Amino acid sequence: MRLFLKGRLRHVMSERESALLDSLVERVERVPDGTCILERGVVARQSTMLIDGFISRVINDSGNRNIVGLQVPGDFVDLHAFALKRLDHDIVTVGPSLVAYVPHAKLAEIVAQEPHLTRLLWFSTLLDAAIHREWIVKLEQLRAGERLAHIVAELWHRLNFVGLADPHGFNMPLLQTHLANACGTTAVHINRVIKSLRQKELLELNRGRVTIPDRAALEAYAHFRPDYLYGEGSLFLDFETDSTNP
Amino acid sequence: MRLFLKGRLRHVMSERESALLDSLVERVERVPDGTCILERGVVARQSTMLIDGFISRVINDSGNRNIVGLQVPGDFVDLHAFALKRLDHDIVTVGPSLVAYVPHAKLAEIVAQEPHLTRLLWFSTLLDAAIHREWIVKLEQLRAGERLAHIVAELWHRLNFVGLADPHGFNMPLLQTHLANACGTTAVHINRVIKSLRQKELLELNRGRVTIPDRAALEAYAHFRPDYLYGEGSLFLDFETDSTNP
DNA sequence: CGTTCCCTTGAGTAGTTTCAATACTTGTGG
DNA sequence: CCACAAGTATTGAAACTACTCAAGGGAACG
Repeated sequence: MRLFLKGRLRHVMSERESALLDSLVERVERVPDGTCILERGVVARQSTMLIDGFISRVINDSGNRNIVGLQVPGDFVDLHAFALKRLDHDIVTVGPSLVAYVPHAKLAEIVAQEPHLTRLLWFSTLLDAAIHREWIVKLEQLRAGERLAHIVAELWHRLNFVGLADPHGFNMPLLQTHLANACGTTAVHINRVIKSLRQKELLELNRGRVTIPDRAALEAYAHFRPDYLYGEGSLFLDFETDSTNP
Repeated sequence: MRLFLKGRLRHVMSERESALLDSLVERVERVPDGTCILERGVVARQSTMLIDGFISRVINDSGNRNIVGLQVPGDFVDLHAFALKRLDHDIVTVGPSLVAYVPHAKLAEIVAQEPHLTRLLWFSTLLDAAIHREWIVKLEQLRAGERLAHIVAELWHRLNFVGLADPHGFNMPLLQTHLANACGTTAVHINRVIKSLRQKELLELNRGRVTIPDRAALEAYAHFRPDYLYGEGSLFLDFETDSTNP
């Protein structure tokens, strides 16, 4: 789990805690594209850490497939399921992926015996909630082109935390259909929007590769501010200075 | 805190735990309409339980005021701030409200000594995340009228959990501006939408009162399914049957 | 009894969807 | 190796939804 919270609160995790986390993994598995790892409403007995690949959070509603979140390597994807037990959404791979499973029984021991680590785990689930909120802002306020740019900007930063982005882009298995589902538009319209962003030289998108000629320009266009990702920025917390830190 | 998780997991809280929660409250305060209780980026040393009134989660971006969540009595509004320390959004009252404050130092003791209660608190923050996800679906998929109907349906259910809804509506201090900000449209457009819903006899909205002539019809129109609120439904968890329950 | 805030309506414009049709890619079997 | 099928990407035109700008009406409060 070397990528977990990397670039966020990783520095406040002791070597012992880090090793403890690693020891929770019961099984590592390679899963093909489009696999539903955990289905809405099914009681979960384990949670999933994404090691390699992409995962989408999907809510199906009257035939429509809505993507309500995306996860990148290092994300403890369905840790939520430890507290919720049944998820409200499906966890689906995008592209072939590598995942590790952690049994809930072991997490329960952590909660009982490791308050500091528990709080880090809690933090990581709330990080997802903060990202949800920014998606809400994005959907409430931005037009399709800006939404797409926002998602790309967000993914770049999250991949950069875990060392998987390069200065001019990143690899990404999402199809135009996925992007449309995540932006709340149709595949036809997202296609026109991609064309327009390409012409504006903000974005290039093909064959699993995103190219960003000028990241500052893209982020300005998307009204993107990275604070909500809780990396180094105005919301970053130096845990040591927190008096209530258990 | 008698309303906390009522209708959700309240039944798995022991009398002792319930009393323990009550003992955490340091101060109860009456706050006027539009008060910012906790501001984005400010280090929080306490969290807020909403006892009476409404609270909105607000993210300001380039002059626009986006409502990314609404809270009703019984909600442990900014419990998130215990783990996140600095919130990514503002916590703002809508209408005069009554709130109770819980110091984080006391919460840290709970996390260190009460694994079961800790998990309930964690659960309650993830409930907010589940609501965020449904808002994302709503914004991705529905048109303005359906979005508004969806918010009203959600509020009815959440108020009903804590005994504040009646069969044909509920009291609500939100103005048309607030509803527009929560639906991602303009105040002008939300006004037309309200008019249209009124004509369809799905909704009546005036002077702090929402009237719902036919709730089933409203929910059908909004494509509303209440499961994600984790009341009694397909996602409801009977905690006793959970083997990892600490 | 006027000011202020909130609600309501109209007309023109911009953004998005829908339906329909056409290309490009990739993988598979002959 | 080519032919074909299936999935993905692209483009056009018409209809619809929502936004903007602008102006007027109503209720509440001092």
